[in-house]
Amino acid sequence: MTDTFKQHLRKFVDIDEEEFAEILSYFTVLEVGKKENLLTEGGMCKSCFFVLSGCLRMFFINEKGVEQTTQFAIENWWITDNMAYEHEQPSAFYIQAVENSQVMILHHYSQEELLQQFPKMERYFRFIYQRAYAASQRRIKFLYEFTREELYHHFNDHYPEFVQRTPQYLIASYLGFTPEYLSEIRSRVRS
Amino acid sequence: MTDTFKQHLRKFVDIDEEEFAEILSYFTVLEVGKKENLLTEGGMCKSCFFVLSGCLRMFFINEKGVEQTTQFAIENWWITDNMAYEHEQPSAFYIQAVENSQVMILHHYSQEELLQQFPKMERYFRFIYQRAYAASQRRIKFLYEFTREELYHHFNDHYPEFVQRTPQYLIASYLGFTPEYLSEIRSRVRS
DNA sequence: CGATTTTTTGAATCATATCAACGTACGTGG
DNA sequence: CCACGTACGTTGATATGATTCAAAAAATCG
Repeated sequence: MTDTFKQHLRKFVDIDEEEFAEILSYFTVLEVGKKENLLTEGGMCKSCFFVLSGCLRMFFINEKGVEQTTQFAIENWWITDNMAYEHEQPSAFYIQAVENSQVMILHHYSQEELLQQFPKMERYFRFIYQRAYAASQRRIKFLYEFTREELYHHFNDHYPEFVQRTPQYLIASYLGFTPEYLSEIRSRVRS
Repeated sequence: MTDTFKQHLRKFVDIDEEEFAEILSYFTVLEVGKKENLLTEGGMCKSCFFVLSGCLRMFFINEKGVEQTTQFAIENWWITDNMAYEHEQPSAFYIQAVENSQVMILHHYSQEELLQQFPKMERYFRFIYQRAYAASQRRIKFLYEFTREELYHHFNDHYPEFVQRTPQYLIASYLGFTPEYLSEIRSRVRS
């Protein structure tokens, strides 16, 4: 199952079998069940998570006690609270499995060693963060550009399978509005 | 004036004088006047910009013809449309000087050469993007967590000098609401 | 099948936008 | 260095997108 990761890595850097085996040794593989937490708000954030299969989400609980989802991570995506990870501080978020998932865990100190041993991985992570940042910039643009309803249509058009397989209240949470309002939007489309 | 950049670089990687001189040769230094554009929506995005002094902003023009600012960059920050830069595609944004500014320009092909010659710089940019991504994640959290009014107070509390020296309509644009509403918020504070 | 979770509906309310008009400040040319 | 014009900021009335709350309907799970 770590083959997923090998394919993915090789899109960015040249890695032979031997190297890959060594690189793998810096990671831990973990199965997480639906609704299980990998990280809790206030807990120390000492790892990043790479999704081999399934789906994770990141959320926080706002002052009204409502869960606000800020990110999903599906196959081939990394997820963590990077601010907390970088400074080894308590996290501002929860990370939870949306479905039963397989995850690779990279501890902060393992990452440091990995980067020392394999300068290639420095390059790999540079790509990853650059890409993640680029996606984030565009996402912020959408948040400013679109009404909530437009956000929904946009998301639905770009990730129809994902919208299919994920409960609506999570989609609403990710898009930053209430499930009731999503229901209203959908009823407008139907009629 | 490129000393600013040297100090900054040295926070992340060890660079001696000789190396720094060589690294510098990959960059171009440019003075931009207030309101001058460094990048235009639809134009090819072939460079990143590092701010030595002054202030830049990134914005797009929404369907109503209103400028929406999505980012500011002050001293020691990089700014570009990373999605467009990575894929050498037309930009979705404008980048404009808010004040007279000094900027270092790194062309995409120069960056590639630079990274080949100086693996250290791979590490440097990995840090930069990681940090930028982390900041972006937190920003998205704030966008979900706070009302527009709270966003203003938060921004005002964290960057009071910046709010002082920047026209209100740009602050409003960055926070995603109208100048009229900002006026209303301020009048509430006053009373 | 019943119990729990998720989605839908509708009415009242709130945060923020819009538009228009007026006041203020500021920079540029004389 | 002043005056004028344009850009910026404020105010108030009205409109709109989205939330809240309560309750019913539908879907899912053990």
